[in-house]
Amino acid sequence: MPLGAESKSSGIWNEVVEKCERRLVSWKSQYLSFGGRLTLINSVLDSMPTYMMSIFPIPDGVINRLDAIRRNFLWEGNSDTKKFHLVKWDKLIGSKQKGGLGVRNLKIQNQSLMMKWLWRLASSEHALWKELIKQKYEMEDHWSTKMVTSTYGTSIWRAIRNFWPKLRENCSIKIGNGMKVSFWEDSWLEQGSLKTLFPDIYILNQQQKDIVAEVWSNQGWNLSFRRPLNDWEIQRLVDFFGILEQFKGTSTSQDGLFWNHNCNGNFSVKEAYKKFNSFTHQVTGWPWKLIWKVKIPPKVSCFTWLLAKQAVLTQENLMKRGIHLSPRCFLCGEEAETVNHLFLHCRITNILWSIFINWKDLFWVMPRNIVQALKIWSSFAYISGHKERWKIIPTCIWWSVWKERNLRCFQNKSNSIQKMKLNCLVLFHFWCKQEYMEDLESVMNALGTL
DNA sequence: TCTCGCCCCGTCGGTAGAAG
DNA sequence: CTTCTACCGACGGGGCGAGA
Repeated sequence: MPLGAESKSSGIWNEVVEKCERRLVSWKSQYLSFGGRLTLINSVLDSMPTYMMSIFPIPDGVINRLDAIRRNFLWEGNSDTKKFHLVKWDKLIGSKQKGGLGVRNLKIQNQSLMMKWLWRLASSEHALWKELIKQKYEMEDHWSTKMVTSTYGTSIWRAIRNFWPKLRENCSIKIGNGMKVSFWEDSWLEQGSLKTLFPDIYILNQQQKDIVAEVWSNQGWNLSFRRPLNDWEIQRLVDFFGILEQFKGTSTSQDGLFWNHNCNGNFSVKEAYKKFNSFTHQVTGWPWKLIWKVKIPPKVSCFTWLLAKQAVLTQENLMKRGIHLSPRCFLCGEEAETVNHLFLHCRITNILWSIFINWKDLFWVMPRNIVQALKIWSSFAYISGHKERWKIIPTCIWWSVWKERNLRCFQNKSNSIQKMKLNCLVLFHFWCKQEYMEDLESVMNALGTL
């Protein structure tokens, strides 16, 4: 690790970038599905810069380079030619729950990793590196060093220290024995520091520098004032003690920082990442479980995700991108091929839907779009004997429709409607058998369990 | 060790262009 | 149309050398 190097220069990151590129070369030599590539990106590529990112602030330029590598690999795979990038990169970043693909946001990851040092500084005892940092930069309070102002030397700690306000916002102070916490200045109650809440009383108090342990005794608070309080100040004092009532008393454990965003109060990089990444594209009602938690192959999950984003390359989407082929739907040949038509409203597709709808005598009105279709379909799961199997039906229909459509589009062949129905059922049977390791001898057996 | 000021490099916003 | 990339010019943070 190049500790002495200029941490701002992008040169020290070249090695990381090249490592990623080398890794890609071997992956590119084999055929991988979109889902496979996504898995590789999420599990391997994302973690390659972690080591460097845990110390150095990653320059935006490097993030851009790494993003470009990941982006191109995801969408273009092993092909040499350019391909469509169907969804904007920003929208892939972010958890699957919120409509992304779970690709890591390197900037946020970097922040979270660097905050870990601040957390350790505040909560660890007697670590050698902590003593070193304490000596060099001096502590501002019990929790962090002073701001780094000097301009000479490397700026590693400066960069880390810059995140302190952000970390502090998301932490509270948990009083143990009260030895570290300043009564007036630290904000150890929910509302903030007492000094800012009650400046008038602060001025009158004689223990302005005292720690909590000095002001508190088992009998209660020992506060002494410079002069007797006036009548009009009494009400303020009542409020003041009202707020202090939250305090449950001291204990024998050490005072510590408490991370606000999980139950045990321990900071973790993962939790921090989750917290700080949450602002990106809040999507309410995104049916992520119906896309990612159903028992289907990952590549099909990805396909369903694309469908739900309305981003699959149908004729309509091709036209939007300036490529004009036949605008007609390949299945029925009647209407324009939009995502919603091809997968929901086309009369050929409807034949596939009705296999399952008729099987259960379902009263079904085709929803307007994919997301609604997923949701409404799963709301009927209760009528099925096997809820998990029920939920894979829409994706099963869509996947077989898409395969048929591509057969007609690219190979100029077509299957009869009977054959399509059969293919769809066989696929359904196959997925059931794959995922549940059950003996399902025939397609009819699989259907029978619904 | 510290301050000052210059200047380099990286970032940002805007724009144009390419590509599937 | 959508996304990505390259380019330009403005700008400012901070690295670094000079000087104390």
